Amino acid sequence: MGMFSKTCEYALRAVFLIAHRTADGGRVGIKDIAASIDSPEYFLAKILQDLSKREIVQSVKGPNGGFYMDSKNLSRPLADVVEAVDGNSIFTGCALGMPECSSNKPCPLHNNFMNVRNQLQQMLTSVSIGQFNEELNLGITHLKR
Amino acid sequence: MGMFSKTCEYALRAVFLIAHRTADGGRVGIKDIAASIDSPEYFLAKILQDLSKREIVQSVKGPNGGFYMDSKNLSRPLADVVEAVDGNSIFTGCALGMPECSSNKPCPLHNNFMNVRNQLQQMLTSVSIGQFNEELNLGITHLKR
DNA sequence: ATAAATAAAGATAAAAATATCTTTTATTAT
DNA sequence: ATAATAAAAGATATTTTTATCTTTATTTAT
Ligand code: FES
Ligand code: FES
Repeated sequence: MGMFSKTCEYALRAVFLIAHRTADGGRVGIKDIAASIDSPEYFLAKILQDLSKREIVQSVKGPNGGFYMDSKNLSRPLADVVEAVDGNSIFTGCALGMPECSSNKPCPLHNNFMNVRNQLQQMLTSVSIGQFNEELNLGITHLKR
Repeated sequence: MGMFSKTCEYALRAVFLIAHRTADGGRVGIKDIAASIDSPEYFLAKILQDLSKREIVQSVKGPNGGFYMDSKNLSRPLADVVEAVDGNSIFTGCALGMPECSSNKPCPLHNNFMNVRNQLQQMLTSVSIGQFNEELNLGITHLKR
């Protein structure tokens, strides 16, 4: 596995796709999303169900329904998606999995790790979900092989 | 979960502990290690079995046997442990889990993520397993709550 | 009102990660 | 040689993650 869980990877890709596809006010359905990001449809449905409850994305049922994001959603930091799915242990947890990370009782890697962990958090909080739309429009960046 | 798998977290803690405890040429047994780093004994045994095969740690059976590390082991970069356990996807994989990470067909997060990923790799390759012994000796750093 | 479309919810399954127990092999001390 | 010790290897179990299928509820269009 990489830095994030598979669930979180799909969530991030889906969120980028929805942001990209519904910036004009439209909706995008689960089948379409799954195909566009190469993810298992039913599994992704569960993930989006959850993101919808957590108000990271929005949805409407019925004909012409689907998922979308309003401008408030688009301006959220990407860190919100990661935290919603994987929790905050990646931002606050000990590198060696000790019950908590604190400089009171640091593990050997504490100082070195804090740098990396903080840079990850800084990066994810400083970018918004929506800011990648333009490059997606231009075909510079991609969400599937 | 944090940045590494649970297996990897235990591996890292165990490796630090073995390095610390056997710098004088002794051995340390699995029960002792497990107790010292707060890990499930049998599970850790499997992990160390594997690290032993991969020559990250060394071991001898029988009375006064146990695990240890020679000076060559001690000078290995910590990245070797992570890679042995979790593979190299954390160093080379796409943030969004696309089949490969490449600047030819980058995902939206590629540039931002590369920074973080490279800093993690840089950090883990620039520190050696053994270099944390002194602080462990001094009781400045810890391997269990 | 009715039918069609679509996400939500619920139930189940498969795979992978984590954990435990038992048996075997190698080493050491006597 | 024998017995004791400790890791290696093998087998099994549990939990979590990932994945799929079915049913229900909501919305829209007719
Ligand atoms: S205590 Fe381990 S990273 Fe802070
Ligand atoms: S392609 Fe996604 S991080 Fe490089």
